[in-house]
Amino acid sequence: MLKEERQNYILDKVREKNKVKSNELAVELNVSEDTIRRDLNQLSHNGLILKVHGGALATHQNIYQFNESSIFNRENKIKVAKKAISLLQDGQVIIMSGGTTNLELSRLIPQDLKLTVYTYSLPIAMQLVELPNVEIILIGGKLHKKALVTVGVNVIKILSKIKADICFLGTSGIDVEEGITEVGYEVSFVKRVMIASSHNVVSLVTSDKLNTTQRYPICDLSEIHKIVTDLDPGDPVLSPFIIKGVEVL
Amino acid sequence: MLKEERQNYILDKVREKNKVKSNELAVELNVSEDTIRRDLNQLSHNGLILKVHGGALATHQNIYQFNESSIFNRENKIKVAKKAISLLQDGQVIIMSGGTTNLELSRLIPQDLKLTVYTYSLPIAMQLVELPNVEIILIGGKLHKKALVTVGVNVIKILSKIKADICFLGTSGIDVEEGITEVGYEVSFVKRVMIASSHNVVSLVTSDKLNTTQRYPICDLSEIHKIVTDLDPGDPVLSPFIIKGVEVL
DNA sequence: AATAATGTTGCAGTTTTTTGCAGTTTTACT
DNA sequence: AGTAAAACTGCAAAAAACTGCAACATTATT
Repeated sequence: MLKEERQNYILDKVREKNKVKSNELAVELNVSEDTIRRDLNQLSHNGLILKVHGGALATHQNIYQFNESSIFNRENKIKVAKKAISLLQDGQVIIMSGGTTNLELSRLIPQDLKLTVYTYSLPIAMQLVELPNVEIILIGGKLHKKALVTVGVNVIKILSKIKADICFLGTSGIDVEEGITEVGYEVSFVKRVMIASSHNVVSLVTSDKLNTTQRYPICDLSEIHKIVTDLDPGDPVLSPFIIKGVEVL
Repeated sequence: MLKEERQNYILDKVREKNKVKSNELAVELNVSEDTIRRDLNQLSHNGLILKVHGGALATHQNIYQFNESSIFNRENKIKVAKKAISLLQDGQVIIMSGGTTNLELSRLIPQDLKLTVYTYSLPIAMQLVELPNVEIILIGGKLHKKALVTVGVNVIKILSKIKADICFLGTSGIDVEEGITEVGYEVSFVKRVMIASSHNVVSLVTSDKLNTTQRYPICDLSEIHKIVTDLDPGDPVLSPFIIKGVEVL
């Protein structure tokens, strides 16, 4: 097995499970733990994973999945997207973050809806091109190759200047106490500005992310208006959020 | 067995298995490992595979393709692109306009070349993502759905602020008297700014566009430094351009 | 047809990369 | 604080890669 092959396997596993352990990988891949550690160090050095004692964690939730079949948890993301569509109305100005849930959302927007969408995600922009009545504003900047989103001060600058009706926030961690949290440092900045620029903040979140916390805080629960999940709004897991005053779809 | 035959075999195997090992190929093809290595290096240099220690992996290069077969005059565009590659050097800052010739060019950039590329074309940005050593600056703006390029004042503003080593200008009309002309109104503005921001202006043009004129003028022949065509530089069609002082590749 | 120019291949010698191991240090947890 | 797992360091062996070179094949040129 080639080194790169092994590292790709590790990346896949990190993407799917959000964490890996060195000792397990050593057995799975039939190499010594030292080799695994070296792999993890290299991947970590390239910013692809976050190395921790005993293994590694995912860094970017936003790795764009090229082949649809490999989108993690896709069915649930589609459920979320379908519900979110109902919030859209003709003439609105929308901000969409990156991530595969928002990608599914953009796939499901009806052909006749007239919208203006701001996004910094290339896959989402490409998807929206299919819609004749959507005006797409692509926010420019340095391109992050893994996530296929632009980053940097320019993104912040543009977002802070606009005023949107709705902001659809792909969410990597949400918790009743901690609020919304994010894996990536740069993305966390961008998301805070998105929130500040929008009348209505909608968190798109699959149920596996409920009550999880990531490294970088984005905002308190009180700053978001709606949560859209794949669960039934009456599900007991969601009641603490409802009590806090967030509308659940 | 011919070299090309052998390399095609390697490409087929990479496509099928997603990886190949040098030692295995040497046995299968009955040549020395050195020969296999040379093959892998050449294929890798053309961006067809990703060479790694011990063998090679498939590139996910065709993630985004403009229906390749539908590219008009593709063979000639590839010829142009191959010549243009020779102008690139490590460390340069490049501006690339849109268009399929520039798309072919971005497909052919070697994996090890270190560049900073400014572009306002989504397909080109997506293609460049495959190159680990290229920093991509995507210029944002309102997205033009047919051409998949961003347009508007913001594009002009950003381009006018930078200083590039080379500007690769996809060209829709070039004529000894009229200079370079363009079909689209908005794009013509952008291209004028691109030219002003670059030390070296290179016009990429397939032979069918030579001595044709479009609606919107962009610049005089004296403002461009090089023309890259699919023809032999000694071709009589090109001599009027050479007389005018433009270098022809 | 002869010859020159160019391209291809294998080999020997050297350098680089990868990997596992032993010994030591650091970290996490009770 | 004590303990066990994990991480780091340096080292050595094996595999792979690179370099220059010579032999051979192919193509172009006179």
